[in-house]
Amino acid sequence: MKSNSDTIQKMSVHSQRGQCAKRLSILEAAAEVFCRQGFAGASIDEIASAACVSRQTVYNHYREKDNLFMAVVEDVMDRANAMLFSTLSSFPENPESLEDDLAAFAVRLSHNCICNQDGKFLRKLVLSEGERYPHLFESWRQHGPGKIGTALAALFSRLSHKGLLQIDDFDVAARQFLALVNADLQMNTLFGVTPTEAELETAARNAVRTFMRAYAPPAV
Amino acid sequence: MKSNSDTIQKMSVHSQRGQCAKRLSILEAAAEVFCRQGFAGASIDEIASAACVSRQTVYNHYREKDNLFMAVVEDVMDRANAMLFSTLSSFPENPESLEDDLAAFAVRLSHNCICNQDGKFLRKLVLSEGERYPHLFESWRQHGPGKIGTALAALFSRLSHKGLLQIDDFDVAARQFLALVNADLQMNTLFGVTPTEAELETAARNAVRTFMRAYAPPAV
DNA sequence: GACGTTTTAGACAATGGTGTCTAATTTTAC
DNA sequence: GTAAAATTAGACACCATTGTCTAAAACGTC
Repeated sequence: MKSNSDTIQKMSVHSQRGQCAKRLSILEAAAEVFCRQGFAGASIDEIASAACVSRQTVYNHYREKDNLFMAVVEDVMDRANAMLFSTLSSFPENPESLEDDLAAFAVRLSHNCICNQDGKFLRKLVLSEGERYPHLFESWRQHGPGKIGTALAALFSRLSHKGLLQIDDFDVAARQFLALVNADLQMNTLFGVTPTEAELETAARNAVRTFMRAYAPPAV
Repeated sequence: MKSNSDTIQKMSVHSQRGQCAKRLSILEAAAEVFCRQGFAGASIDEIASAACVSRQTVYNHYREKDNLFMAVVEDVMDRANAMLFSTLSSFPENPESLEDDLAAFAVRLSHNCICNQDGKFLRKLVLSEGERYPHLFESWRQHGPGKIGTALAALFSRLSHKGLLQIDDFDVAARQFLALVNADLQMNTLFGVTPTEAELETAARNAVRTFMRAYAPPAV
């Protein structure tokens, strides 16, 4: 395949590159198919051909369908969590214009965590297969959505102590911020429509305006 | 086939009572199974035994699985829409205490339309089977969630003209109201946990407080 | 080039589901 | 009570899927 090459460092690792590529290809294809068809509706054959791989290879890597499904879910959850906290770290702690910066942050949040493929996948899978695999999504709930609330709350608390906001309950404010950001997008996300960038910005601006009206300190 | 319809017309309504009961029983059982297992994961056998009916009877009433599924979805959508507009009609148009009355309304909305069995079913099914049956959910989207927005907007508009609220964009305010009501419940609904009445009330109160802070007219 | 590993296509049994058919039984209408 | 209609259990063909197995081919490494 890629016998051409640049600096090859370690043979042992190199040998795994082919395997690793296949693994990733399978994981990716499986995610797409599971997301579209659900667990029961997805067939290994479809996943294999979507991954350009023989069925047997799928079985070689992931013993059985259940196992593959769990690997896919964990993979997507890890990516989603990483993206979530990466986006969280771009929260405007020293804002120039609080309203503008919060809106931009809201756009990033929608774009990177809610409206992307992983976000769609997780909403769909948690809802449709959550009851069948309680333990699987439980850890994600605690480390993902569970933590974003407290993390955002802490960030709002800092803004509040700086006098930029006037918030009594930080946890509630954090949840409300997230809810407001989603307010205009929920119909889209529910029906699987990906909103345009312009829609994202409008939604973010509406959300932040209302949030600020509710939580801005009294004008000087 | 044809002779069947002749005789059915000839028969009085009484004979349909038994049939009708079976139909409803099947519909109910199918809703439960489809909701739990998804379309692909649900089997006619399971539905039949959940309905205490033979498999053949299911096929007699609803030719095929697809057909049964669509009937179930339409049934649930009708119920959900009826409940939605019934709840909407209890909107406080002449509130004693706007905050209290709005909160009570929010509780009714959560309780009757969002956290009940039909709400759960629709969220799950729209998300998991929406792409497979676009036309099926499209009409619901327009007549249900699509209309609740405009209806709520109209109601807020009246409150605004009475001077009880100060809203610039009624549609946005309506969506935000709904979003705020859901803010504290989203985690629960996503994971299929039914919130307690106390949680509903707290969520409603938080939502309305923020909504009022953002949209209450300046104090006299 | 030789070797071990991985991948592949295809056959395969086992399973479980759909939808049909039949013949017997129960329910309902009059 | 009788006749028509509905329901039932069971058998059935058919199909899709899972997971295993095999022998051949491709690949990477030395």
